Amino acid sequence: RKRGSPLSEQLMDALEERGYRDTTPRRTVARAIAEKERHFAAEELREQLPGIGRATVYRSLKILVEAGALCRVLLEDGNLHYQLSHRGHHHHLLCVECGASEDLMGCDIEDRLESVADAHHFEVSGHWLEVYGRCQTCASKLPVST
Amino acid sequence: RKRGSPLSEQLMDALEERGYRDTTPRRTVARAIAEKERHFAAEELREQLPGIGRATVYRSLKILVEAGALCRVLLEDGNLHYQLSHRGHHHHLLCVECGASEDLMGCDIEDRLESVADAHHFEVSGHWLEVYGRCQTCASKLPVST
DNA sequence: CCATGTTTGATACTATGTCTCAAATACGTG
DNA sequence: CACGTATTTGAGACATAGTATCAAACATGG
Repeated sequence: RKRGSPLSEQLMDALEERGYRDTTPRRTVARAIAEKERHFAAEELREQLPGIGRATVYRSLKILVEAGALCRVLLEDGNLHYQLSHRGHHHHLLCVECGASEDLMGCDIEDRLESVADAHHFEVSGHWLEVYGRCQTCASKLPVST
Repeated sequence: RKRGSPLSEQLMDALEERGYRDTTPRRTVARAIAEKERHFAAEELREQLPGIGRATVYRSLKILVEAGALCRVLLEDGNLHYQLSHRGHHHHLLCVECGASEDLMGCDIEDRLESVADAHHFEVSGHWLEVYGRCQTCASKLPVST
């Protein structure tokens, strides 16, 4: 069976851990995702894999997200993209200029949320947070742009 | 010209402030939105207005969001809904049981974000935050469910 | 290498938008 | 009020993002 990069193997492992079978289409999808250096749209991925059925691509994305190997990223324009996940709960600092994304972990935002929600007698079960702006690289390129 | 509720007049005012014309289709859309007590899907609104063209409904939603009279709400399942906005920057506490939504304002989450992002040398320009859970009412109905 | 349960992919359908363009309409001005 | 113009509408086509169905193909364990 054709092997992929360590990264794509990782994706396959995440699926097998969950009882999903090791199939050729899923390997192809995993390999394509492993090569992505940025978050990507579902349709963009599908276009790169003409040999794979639409449903299979979307299904693979779905189960990879469920397995925690991929995460969904909400762009500022409202579009949903996908991105390799470094596991665990985290948020993204999304650069609106170059599309890079840094992970935000181990911050105390969740605690803050809890206490604010408490004041509303609201029982928090989850949240979604995305932060938009410019990464260090882009910020230094155009120091004081509009 | 047919008048609407104070709320729908408010929506129309928001549009006129921005130079949009006062048209019958837009009034119809505004009136339908004003009657909503919960966040709603775009298609749900369109179905209630068979006399109005698809494009007009979506266009109206878009300009109302731009005008700040409506806000977009990301549900936990990934669906995007719309909701009357009480203006100004705020976040939502979304009850996953009854669909109610409370506004979260004047909290210091943004400050926190700034300082965490600073540590990453990231220049924050915006963010999106939704909080999911159970509102006071639902929490008291089913104290320790699941 | 067989049986079985999973997976695939074609196709259709829903939701959410966007774009185009001719026809309709609002609104300022005379 | 009536007119001219610029905006708006709505039909329809198109794009993205999914989901559902179901027969055929396939992976895996025995």
